[in-house]
Amino acid sequence: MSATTNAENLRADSARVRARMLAAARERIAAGDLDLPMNAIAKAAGVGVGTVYRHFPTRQALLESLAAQSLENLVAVAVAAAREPDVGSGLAALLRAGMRIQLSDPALAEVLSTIDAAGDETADLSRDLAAAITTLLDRARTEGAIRPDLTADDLRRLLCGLQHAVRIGAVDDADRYLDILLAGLRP
Amino acid sequence: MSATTNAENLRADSARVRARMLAAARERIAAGDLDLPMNAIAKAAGVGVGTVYRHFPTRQALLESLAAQSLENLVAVAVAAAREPDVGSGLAALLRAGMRIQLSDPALAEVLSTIDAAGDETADLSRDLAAAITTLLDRARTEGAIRPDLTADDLRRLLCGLQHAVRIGAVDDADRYLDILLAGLRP
DNA sequence: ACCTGAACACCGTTCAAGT
DNA sequence: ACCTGAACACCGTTCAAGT
Repeated sequence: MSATTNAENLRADSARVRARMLAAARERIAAGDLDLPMNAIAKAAGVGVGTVYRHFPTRQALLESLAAQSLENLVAVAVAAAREPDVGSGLAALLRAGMRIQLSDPALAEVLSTIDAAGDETADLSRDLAAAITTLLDRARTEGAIRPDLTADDLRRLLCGLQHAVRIGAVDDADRYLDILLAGLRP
Repeated sequence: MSATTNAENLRADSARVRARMLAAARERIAAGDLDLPMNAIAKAAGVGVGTVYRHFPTRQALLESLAAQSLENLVAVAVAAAREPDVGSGLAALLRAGMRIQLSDPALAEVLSTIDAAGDETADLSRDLAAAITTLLDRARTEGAIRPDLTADDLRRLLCGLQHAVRIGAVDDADRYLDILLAGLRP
């Protein structure tokens, strides 16, 4: 077999191993544990602990990989919201989706709250998210639909905060709390 | 010396040791670390690790002891706010103080967010806090100053959430965010 | 009674040795 | 090149032995 084939095999194997580690981490998170012990993940994925470190040099890197899909979903929602003809509906839809996705993926909730410490790929997505939100807020500001001083970063942080308020109690208060935030954002 | 004197000496010594452990824990928190490793606290306080466990059976118990003073301050503010003639001023003062005290004491921020898991003393203070807030909200509701469905627990959680929103970014956004929440609470 | 700290289990992290 | 897992440091927690 050629060198190329070998490299591809290695990459395929590496991808499989990576998927196994992420699955093991997700299992722990689903069980309510955001601890992500590297040794335990290695054992559950059937690899040496050094392999976990090779793929995910830090706990933050692992978290970001776990949250990547959810973050992409959120970016897509924000882009769509920025294009929504009714800017008020767009803003409401964005906040609702941001809450829903964070509640369904605790890794995203943590990544979204610590986005300043993000690696390259997460930082890229974060920029896309901020750009879409800025577009939406600019439109809303022009229409007089929101406080003039509100930035994309404000909206992200307030959404993270609201998620925290929901999470420390009953999840079915989410809609009421979103309503309170939306009302508070008006000028 | 009498048995009473001995008991008093023991108590005085115990209190001194307790204070030393709390001071050691506070030093770590002040250094930005909410980890509170029991072994490290024992070493810093010059006691055996078993003594730390005797005084604080769980990390939660230690956190609550660290936050007790701050929580008492918050309760006092809430009681005063409930008596404030201008109910709007009372509500604003309570939220501002809740934010300020949480920001100055990360242990309180965590205890306030996990108040359901509280021990007896913290639970007592929590009840006092809830009672004072309920009094304030009842008055505000009668005057039509707030949404009718808002409970004391909602206010606590929203305040915890807002603290989180502030903490993950610049602290000087606190006043703007409080303004947004206050606006959102109106009917 | 209260305190000490050794002891055990476990996790983070590195790195020499294997393939 | 990539992976393994032993090794070391550290933390949580218990409990037999001391005072």
